[in-house]
Amino acid sequence: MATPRPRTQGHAGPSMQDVAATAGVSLGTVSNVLNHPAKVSPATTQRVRDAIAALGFVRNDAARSLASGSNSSVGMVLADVENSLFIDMAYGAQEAARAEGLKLLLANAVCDMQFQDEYLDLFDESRVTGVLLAPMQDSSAGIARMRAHGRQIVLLNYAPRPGTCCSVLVNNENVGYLAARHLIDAGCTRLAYVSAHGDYQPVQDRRRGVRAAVEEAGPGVSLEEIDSGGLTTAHGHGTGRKLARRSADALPDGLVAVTDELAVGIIHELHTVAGISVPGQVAVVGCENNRTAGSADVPLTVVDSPGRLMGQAAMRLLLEEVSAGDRHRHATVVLEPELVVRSSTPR
Amino acid sequence: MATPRPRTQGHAGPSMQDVAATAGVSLGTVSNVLNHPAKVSPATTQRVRDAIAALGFVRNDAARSLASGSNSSVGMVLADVENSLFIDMAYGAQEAARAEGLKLLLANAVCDMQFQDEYLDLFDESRVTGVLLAPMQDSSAGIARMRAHGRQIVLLNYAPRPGTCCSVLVNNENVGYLAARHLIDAGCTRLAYVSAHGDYQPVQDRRRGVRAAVEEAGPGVSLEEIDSGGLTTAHGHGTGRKLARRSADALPDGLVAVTDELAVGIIHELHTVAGISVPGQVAVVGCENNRTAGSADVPLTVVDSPGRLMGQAAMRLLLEEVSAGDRHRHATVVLEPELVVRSSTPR
DNA sequence: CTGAAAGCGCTTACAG
DNA sequence: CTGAAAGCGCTTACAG
Repeated sequence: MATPRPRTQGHAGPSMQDVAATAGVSLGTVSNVLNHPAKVSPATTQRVRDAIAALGFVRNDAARSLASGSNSSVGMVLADVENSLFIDMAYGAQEAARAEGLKLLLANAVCDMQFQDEYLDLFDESRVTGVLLAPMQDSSAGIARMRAHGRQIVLLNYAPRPGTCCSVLVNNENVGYLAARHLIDAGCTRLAYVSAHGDYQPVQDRRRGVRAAVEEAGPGVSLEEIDSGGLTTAHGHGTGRKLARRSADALPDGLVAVTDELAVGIIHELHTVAGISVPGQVAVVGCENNRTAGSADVPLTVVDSPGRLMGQAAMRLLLEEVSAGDRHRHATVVLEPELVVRSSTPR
Repeated sequence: MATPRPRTQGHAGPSMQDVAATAGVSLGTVSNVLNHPAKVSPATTQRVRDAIAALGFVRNDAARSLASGSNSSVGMVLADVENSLFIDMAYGAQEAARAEGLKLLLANAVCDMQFQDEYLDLFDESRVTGVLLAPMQDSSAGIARMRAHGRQIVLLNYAPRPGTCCSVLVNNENVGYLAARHLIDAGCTRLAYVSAHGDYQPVQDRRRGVRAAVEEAGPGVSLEEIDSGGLTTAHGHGTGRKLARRSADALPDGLVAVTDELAVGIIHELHTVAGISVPGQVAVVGCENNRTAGSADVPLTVVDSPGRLMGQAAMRLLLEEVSAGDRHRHATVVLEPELVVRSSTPR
């Protein structure tokens, strides 16, 4: 119980060896107290715990994972921490990780592929239990790199090349379909789909769904596709201003914006600036349910993706893959979106 | 250049030993190629690089930091990833970290002290170069634990107990002052400060600033303090509804909301639901400049905190502390906020 | 239930 | 510029 003098050498803290000496037991016993408590007698356990407390001992995780060959963290690389869907996914993943005693480490790629690759490599070198990746662009190269190193990786919100890895997706075609369908049901006949080019998959998927709903509705309903030049609120403002200049009969009466930011920007210009009533003259649906969507100029009707469930599902797939080893078969989980009606569409 | 058969044993990848064997050099030389390239001849370097590529060798970071005693990551624990100020801080910290060749690992405590403590411990056990903590409550215990273990920690957006550690703060008193002062300058005479109890420091600091501005203005200006029971949009809605029931002359004409969410909720109820014009009848200022603030029912006038600069400053303080060793003296960096006028206040 | 020993995969002096 | 050796701090059989 005597407090031994702390190691003076640098700021290397006390080691398990020091704990063992203080407690008067062997190194292995200290390790057992920490990792296999059932193997140690209560009395010994207590002596060791006291020594740990007295010394302020902190396990060295590097030594631990080096010796054990395992690691209690999962790394998650997010293309964009500002997107609330991504935050929800991180939250769900964290819940599922904790349920297994694992920690979730986050890295923000700030929409930059170089950052994304660097963080993938960092997690790779850290020998994390596995990696979750929610990208905004094709990331086949990075995925292949991880897998070539034997590291498990699960993709979120972006379909991998078939058979490359596990993934959790939203049925984005249905996102587009539900959005357009809702407008059509509300009586809109001149729809527009506002989106931009680029390789962000959801854009294309949602477009297909929008088209499907319009075709299904028959000749009474038309579809215009508008290129906003980008996916942000600023691009929405630009698009909104252009639309506001049109004559009333050239204006779409129902608008599906591929991102909520686009929708919010458009509504601001149309409704607040130009006085074109939303949803009176133009109804607008967003495709994401961002945090901002509910508190916009006109609270936005959206098609919601279940981010938290996606995160949970991804973590479960990852852990299954890790434990299955060679028996593993890649799986894709597709979750369904849901319409959330607010004020930017009739009713 | 011959591709040797990959190790079949488990999924332990090739080691530096394997690389050395393939390249026909010794282990130390491989290490030098990786860590001290100048010490190795170009020809040898190339042979080693080829071997690394051929084998798909990935450094084992655990072994690396165990052997070297250092670690190239900084851990950052955020109380709430959904708060855009915190995201900005993370962004700034990441920039500053990269400038020094360090990676920033993020952990989201989801406003839960238990999570926060667990992640602090995780980073502690990982022997990260240092820790950045942006808490929402008093975290003295966790800070003391880190420091007792010799781990450097810098606090963001929350003042530590004096002399406990370095910190980067916003002058939150000035946040309150600027907000109130702006309202007074705009002609408001019946101010209210909407906030809630709890130990989130900015709430108290901003209150002091609001009071100071009102006192400075003299007897013509009054201040009411309203307890919203919490800091979220929902609490704002509740508060807004209560205010809307008041007679017109009992209504404050200028409102400082301690969080943007509160402000947005209040404005929604007042302006959009009850038809009480903002800023016509009631002017509203938020204290944070969240992402949502600009795209609210009425774009919100706010006092902005320089999150990115705060993150950069914190990372610099941390790295200074790490390199200074015993010569280090704790420092507090206080950055000044700035008024951003939008539509929720006159002009 | 306890202890002595080997080994995880690197880095770092140190000698050549 | 290169190579052999020690050691970082643990975990894990293995023998007692």
